[in-house]
Amino acid sequence: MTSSKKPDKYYAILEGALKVFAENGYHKSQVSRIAKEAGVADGTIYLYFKKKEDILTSLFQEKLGELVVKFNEGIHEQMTAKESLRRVCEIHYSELENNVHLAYVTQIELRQSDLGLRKEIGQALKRYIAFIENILERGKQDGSFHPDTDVKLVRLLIFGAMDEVVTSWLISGRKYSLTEQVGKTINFFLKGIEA
Amino acid sequence: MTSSKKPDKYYAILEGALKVFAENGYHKSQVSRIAKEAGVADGTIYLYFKKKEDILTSLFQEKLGELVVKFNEGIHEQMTAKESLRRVCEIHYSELENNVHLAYVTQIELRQSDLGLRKEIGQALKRYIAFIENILERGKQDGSFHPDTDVKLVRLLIFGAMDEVVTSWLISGRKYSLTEQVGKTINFFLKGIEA
Amino acid sequence: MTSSKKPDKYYAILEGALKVFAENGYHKSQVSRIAKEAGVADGTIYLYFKKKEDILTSLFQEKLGELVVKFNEGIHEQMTAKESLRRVCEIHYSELENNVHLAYVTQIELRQSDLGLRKEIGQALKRYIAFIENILERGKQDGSFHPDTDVKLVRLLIFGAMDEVVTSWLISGRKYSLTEQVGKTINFFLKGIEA
Amino acid sequence: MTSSKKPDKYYAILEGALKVFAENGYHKSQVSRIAKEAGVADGTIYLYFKKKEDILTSLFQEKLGELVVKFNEGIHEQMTAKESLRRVCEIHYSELENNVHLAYVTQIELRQSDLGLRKEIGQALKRYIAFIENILERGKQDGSFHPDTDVKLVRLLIFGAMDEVVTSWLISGRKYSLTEQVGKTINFFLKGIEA
DNA sequence: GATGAATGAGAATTCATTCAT
DNA sequence: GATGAATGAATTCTCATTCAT
Repeated sequence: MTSSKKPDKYYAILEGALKVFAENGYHKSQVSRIAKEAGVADGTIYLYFKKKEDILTSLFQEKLGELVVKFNEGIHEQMTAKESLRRVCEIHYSELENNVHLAYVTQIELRQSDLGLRKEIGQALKRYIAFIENILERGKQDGSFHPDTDVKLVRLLIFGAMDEVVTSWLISGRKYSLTEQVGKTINFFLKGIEA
Repeated sequence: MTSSKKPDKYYAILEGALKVFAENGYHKSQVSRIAKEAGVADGTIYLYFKKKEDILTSLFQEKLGELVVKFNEGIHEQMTAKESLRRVCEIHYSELENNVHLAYVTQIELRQSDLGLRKEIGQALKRYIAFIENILERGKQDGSFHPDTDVKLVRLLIFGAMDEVVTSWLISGRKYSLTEQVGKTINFFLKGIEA
Repeated sequence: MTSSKKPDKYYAILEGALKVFAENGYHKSQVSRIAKEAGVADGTIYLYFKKKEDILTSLFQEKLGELVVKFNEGIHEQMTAKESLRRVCEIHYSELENNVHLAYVTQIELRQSDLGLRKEIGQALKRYIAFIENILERGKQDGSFHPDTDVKLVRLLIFGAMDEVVTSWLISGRKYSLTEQVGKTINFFLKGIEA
Repeated sequence: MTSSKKPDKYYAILEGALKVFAENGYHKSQVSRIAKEAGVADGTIYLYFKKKEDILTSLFQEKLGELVVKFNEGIHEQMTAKESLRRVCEIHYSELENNVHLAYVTQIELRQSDLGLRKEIGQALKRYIAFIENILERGKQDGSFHPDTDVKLVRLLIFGAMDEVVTSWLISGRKYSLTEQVGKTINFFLKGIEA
């Protein structure tokens, strides 16, 4: 399923980087540390990536690509918009809960310093974003969501909300179950807090 | 109002740092650059801050402190919970819209790599967080919010949602008005998207 | 004429190196760049040369060897010493004028940093040097040159003088004809500047 | 006499560099080695020079500047052109004979790889060159040199000739006296080799 | 308190060379 | 012989921090 044309070492390096970045953060991760983790020589990294930063962006592209694949597999057009949204939240929470390294990197590094890098990563998020917008649009059409829902804004609100929940869970030291938050999260999205 | 006992240079350095961090991000900002911006010698910085990181955390503490002051000034117990929530969102959006440097730093750098730093910054956010939780609690008591609202979770959802809206606005290049998003944002929080 | 027993690739590599060295200088020329220019794999180079430095020294040996062949072809014992000297200068200037890559490499790289390398290259120059000394000696014998001419010193003076003219012509961007300088050069050698 | 406004460390670094470059050649000289030789920290070098290359070019500028000062001190307008030329050669040979490090660096490194660097260094030579041209011009005026002497070409021939003598003396291991070559060198310049 | 010159640890990246195929 | 992917030693330069003045 994954773009499997790349050589093994490419992926080995990305996996090494995922681990090292998660443990230390991008800036405190040395390339040589990643190389060791990947079981290759330092120089080998530069056969596959132009510069250190490229490792990070490639990592996001690959991993977010995999996430979109999961969404595609788990959500079908036959589902109602509400049900689809719940699945999105379920997959979002469970994937990150089951892949803590990825969670660290996306939550912490995705928010990394330079805006330039951030914009590039934003590109990788686009398909995810389109996915949510798609569901919202679908809900508006079939009447299950308010007709005056601002799709773009609500997509941000939903994404940001889930995002913060994951980050908070991480910072807390993952003391509770993330997937157990799905119900209340979706409830809030659907019903709001008004009594 | 703010802990105004600190000497002028302390604030001059923080203001310099705010500007420099906003322009380059924390990691790409040199201490000497901040010193120049603040009009002091490099070494002087170390009379007021133990290390570079301290500048960042102090900056958050000061700035978030100022934000809480604004909340305190703009929100009163007599207001309904709903109205209070709207004011929180208004202040949050307008303060950041009017202080772009601060917006950059909070949105981008608040998400700093190392978790250690992040936790420390989290402390500075606590009073803000308590503020929102307080409102939610108040709403539950007076019946305007669902009695089964999970205060802690919803506070995260709300905070994360607003946060993402601000970040998106920044990344977009601030092409639209942030404060104009208040209405729809609050509507979503209160009513959800269910028709 | 040339030691023509070497396989084609040997010469292909030398020609590639000549071009690459001329363009970038020895130190800034990568072996892989030479390989590409020669149309062989990086590793192949090491089948013909022990190390990068060997490419440079072999290049000099081959090219200076070719130059000596030209001298042998163009200068005959029947010529007077003066005429022979003029031919040396003619060949020296015209060969380098017609082979700019070679000119760059000899003028610039012949003056390579490490003395060790330089000495080795000096070996390759020996036959050229002997050629000039031979002419000077001949001139002394037949009375056309001062009997107290210090052959070794004058050979250096002549060689250095021509060398500097070529280098200067190169550095100037080859804006004028080098061969047109032959007359005045030889005049100076023969008559000096004294009125 | 030297541009004495630069701080001591600037000169200390240049002296260190002179020694290290002479011993190893530019490319094989590490910045840290120069720093140690100069008695400063590695980083200090970068307070005075932008990059490693700048050390080399500055070195030439300073040293050639000093040489020109010596010329100015040793040669006066009252001297005949011939006498002046002899003094140039004397100073050239004796200065380099007495400053072997400088000799190595000028003879070997002056001829360094990239043409760009070489051109820059050429600038530093300009005053020296002008000096020789000046003498030749003077000789033409007062009739002691041929009226049809091509000043620019002859200047190159003279400079190149002396240069080669020095280089050869260096490569030979300085087995003989350089200054003793002055007489024959000047003789050749003035009278040529024609009997 | 204030300065800013000096420090030196630290890290990304390059590239000559090797060697399994 | 030929390949070119892999290696890893080597080196410049940056910049947070110190400290003598």
